[in-house]
Amino acid sequence: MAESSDDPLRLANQVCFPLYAATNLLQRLYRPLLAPLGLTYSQYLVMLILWERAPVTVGEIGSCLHLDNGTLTPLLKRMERGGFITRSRDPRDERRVLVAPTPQGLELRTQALRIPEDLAQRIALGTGEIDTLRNSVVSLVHHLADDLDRGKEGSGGAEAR
Amino acid sequence: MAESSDDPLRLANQVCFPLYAATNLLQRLYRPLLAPLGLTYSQYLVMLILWERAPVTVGEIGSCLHLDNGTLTPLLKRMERGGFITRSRDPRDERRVLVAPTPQGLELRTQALRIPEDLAQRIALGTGEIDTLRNSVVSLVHHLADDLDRGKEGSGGAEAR
DNA sequence: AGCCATTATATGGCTAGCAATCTATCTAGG
DNA sequence: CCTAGATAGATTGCTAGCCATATAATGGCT
Repeated sequence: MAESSDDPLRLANQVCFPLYAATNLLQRLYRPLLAPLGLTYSQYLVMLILWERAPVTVGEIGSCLHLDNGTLTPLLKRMERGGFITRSRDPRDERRVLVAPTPQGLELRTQALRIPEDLAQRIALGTGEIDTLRNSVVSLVHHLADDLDRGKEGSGGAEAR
Repeated sequence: MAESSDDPLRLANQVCFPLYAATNLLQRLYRPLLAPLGLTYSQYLVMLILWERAPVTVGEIGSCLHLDNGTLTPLLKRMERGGFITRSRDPRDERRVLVAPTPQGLELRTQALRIPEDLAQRIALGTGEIDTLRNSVVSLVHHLADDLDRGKEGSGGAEAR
């Protein structure tokens, strides 16, 4: 089996698979913590943005979270139905939709404060490890986002091979 | 804003969000590489298992990939329709379904060999960095999987291999 | 043999995610 | 003005992912 430890198609040698698995598992872990608030994980991410600054446009949310607006439009509609946010056309530019938290959405923040603690306990990694991990993944995200943006824009783009 | 850099609800301080974003971006990156083979990313992961060993049961795939069988059943049916795999009841135990690659599914492996290389270029991290990253995420996955299993069983259910 | 708890997979109903396409609005150039 | 291109969101159609539940087969116990 000299080959199997180098085999690039071996599941155990994949880099992306652990990221994929961790993300699925994390969402499962978040689910019961967020259910009492009535939010899913993606909706929680949207609230994190709105608690920092509002109103924001759909496009701004999309570029913060690296999500497509085919994903966001229905997601935001569900959040509006749930009474967490309002959506309204920007009077300055009717193409834009401004998203802002409702009073109920703002209050949720207090309940949300315990979530990062609860989670940190279950992740059970040391703070240093977590920081290292976050840093490497953040830099990966930047690489990937740049790469994908380049691919999208590049009419005259370098096609690298 | 002395507070904002400690604020546990600040998007930039989240650990899980970068994992989530990286996973979405990676799937977008994989999509055009896998499309010529007719596979999605999850289907590719299933093929990685089947190229290593076959036949396997649905449950074994689920515990390798940390996926639920409510996810796998329809996914495997699509792969069967696509001609990549066969699904058949185990004659020894009719509850089980054995999954194995078709000849076409086996041949795909040759084309798949270039995918990890293509990807490595675009991820553009040094090998050392990648190893570090993989190791931390793998250990995170173990923590999370154990944690979730413990919550599910409640009493002593020995499992795993 | 017959029943019961367990195990393996399947189904239904929901949310999410993406690519491709469409619609409405805005901005420039004439 | 008015039309051409660009921009912001919405829509469509697909795959994937989860939970809760249902069905079917197995094994043990009496």
